[in-house]
Amino acid sequence: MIREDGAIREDGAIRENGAIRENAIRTHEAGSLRARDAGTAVTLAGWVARRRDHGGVTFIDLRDASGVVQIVLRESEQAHALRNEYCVRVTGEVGRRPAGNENPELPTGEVEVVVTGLDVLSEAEALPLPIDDQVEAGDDIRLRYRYLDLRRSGPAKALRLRSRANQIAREVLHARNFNEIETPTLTRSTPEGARDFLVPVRLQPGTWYALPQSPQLFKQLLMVAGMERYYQIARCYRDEDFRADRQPEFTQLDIEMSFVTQDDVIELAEAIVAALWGELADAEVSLPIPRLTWHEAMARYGSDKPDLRYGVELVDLTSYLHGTDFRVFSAAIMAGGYVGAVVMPGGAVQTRKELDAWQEWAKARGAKGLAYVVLDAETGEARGPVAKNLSAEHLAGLGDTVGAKPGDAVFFAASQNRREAQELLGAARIEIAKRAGLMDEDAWAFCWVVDAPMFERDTVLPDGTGEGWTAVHHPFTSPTAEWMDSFETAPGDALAYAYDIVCNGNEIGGGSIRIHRGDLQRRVFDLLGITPEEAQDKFGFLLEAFKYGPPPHGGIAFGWDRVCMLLSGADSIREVIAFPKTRGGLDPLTGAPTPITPQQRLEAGVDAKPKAPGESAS
RNA sequence: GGUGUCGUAGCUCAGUAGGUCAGAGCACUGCCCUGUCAAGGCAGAGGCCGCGGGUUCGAGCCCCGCCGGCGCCGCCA
Repeated sequence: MIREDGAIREDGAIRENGAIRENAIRTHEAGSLRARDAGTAVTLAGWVARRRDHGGVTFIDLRDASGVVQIVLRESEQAHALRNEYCVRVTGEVGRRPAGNENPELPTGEVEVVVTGLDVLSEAEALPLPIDDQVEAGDDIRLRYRYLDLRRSGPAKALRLRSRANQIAREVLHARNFNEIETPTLTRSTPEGARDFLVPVRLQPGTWYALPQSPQLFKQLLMVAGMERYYQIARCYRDEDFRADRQPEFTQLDIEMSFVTQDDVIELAEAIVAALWGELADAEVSLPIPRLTWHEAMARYGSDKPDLRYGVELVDLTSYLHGTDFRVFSAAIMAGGYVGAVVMPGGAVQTRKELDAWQEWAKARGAKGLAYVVLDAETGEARGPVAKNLSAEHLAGLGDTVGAKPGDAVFFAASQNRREAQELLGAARIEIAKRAGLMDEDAWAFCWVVDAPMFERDTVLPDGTGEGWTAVHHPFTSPTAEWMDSFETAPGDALAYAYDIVCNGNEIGGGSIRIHRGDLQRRVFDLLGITPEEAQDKFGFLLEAFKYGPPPHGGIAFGWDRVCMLLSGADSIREVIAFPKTRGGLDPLTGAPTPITPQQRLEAGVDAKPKAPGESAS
């Protein structure tokens, strides 16, 4: 159990019978001391968190991993020489503080240690960043001196929480007979669709390892191997641009099971989520977590990872506005597209400038604009540039149809590409919630998004069509039972046994039931335009494995950094990574990445030409 | 690749529409101080105002380019 004060942990120097190990550096942890310890002789070790030097008496806040305790030095020459973050060892006696001097802010506030001996274990230079929970330093300086940043209680707490999260997940999984199995990080490209990080291979000049984007193929091989229940806290690598919730190397809680259906995987995932949030967020997750289909999520929220902490659902107006003269809408409707709306409660009070800002906001997202109508707070009359383009009939029923009241604003999106318009409204929905303050910051809203499409167009033309198809999840994802025999007839409509778990608008995990039959896999490859030769070249080893009695299997992977970020209340996964990288892919601490020497370049074989396939590799 | 925003002392920041504008708090150095808890007081040191160019009589402030941090779009489950 994580505690604010970390008080209940026993120091390693103390044996079970209470005896102190000989030569121990310390006898107690600073944050563990309480009134009951008054009169006890203790030796502590830690850092000078703060000093208050009154001349004849000096107070030091001594900090170790367990917390802080006040130590008192009287008539001490040494005391005046102490500086922040000196590492010290003190011997003394725990005493109750004089009446009236207790500090109720501190768990150790009833006591103090009156020092009889002080050793400076090591000194500290003037600090490049203050070890102070009140002062928030810039990201670059924090990362450059991450080891000092982590001395602060907030950042330290985030890493300790992550450690406990790992432990909780392992407890749930081991209770269910899962095996923790490691897989290679020097391997070949996996079919996740991102760019690979590549590693030159000295022993085979001109050839390269790829760092895994996930252990996907290996975990499926482990199912063929009969392990049946696998998990791993796995480092994954994807060479794409950074975000607040994306780093080039990140961690998944990766899980795969044999002889299971989608419901089995979901049940397990829910058990893990409930255990994590129950302990670390003090939140009871009511199970089962609600499910909505991918199409439902898009229709109601304009997102495949909807934030359900607030309403503000989209309304499909395609049929309501059928026959409109307004070109922007009619063009979309005639082309078989979509017109929809989302309501901003109280949005009518926005100034012209604020409403114009929405246009800029929409353009920044690649849209042409964001049509709107405001309903007068007094009369309910529809106003705004779009209003005069709509018929009196359409305007009259608009409020009721979209669920808007006088004083609200209604935003519209229209496109012949349904998904594009829905996504614009979905983004507007999030922005509305932010600007209107509709988000309950303390709420946890989970949902599953199931029945995802199997395929999407690889190149999307303005009308939503395209040339070929690409797998939405990955090419080993099974179609649902209904589409098993027919996905080729309407690839754009085919659904997959693919599921994502979403928390407050963050995708925290996703998985699928895999294809385990060679014939079905062949048909999927055919549709994706992957020739037998290509398949053999890229994942021949998997297909070969599937010749030998592969079990039905499926799994899920949690974005572990995101899970820990949410649990710790952070707004970036950097907060739950010990040594994260900056947006530019640099590590300000080590200075990585660095150029290599000509010698390294030569040895690594970076410029070597690979041997032709026929030649011997050795 | 696109875009927004930030960059002033070791740290956090203030510097009003170009004209005593090189400033504050903390940290640092020295001194004083026996009950503080973000201790207090006195004194001091510390800055190519991110870099380069331009406009101007004059630029921390305006313009252009570059570099770096962060956010977003693209990309990426």
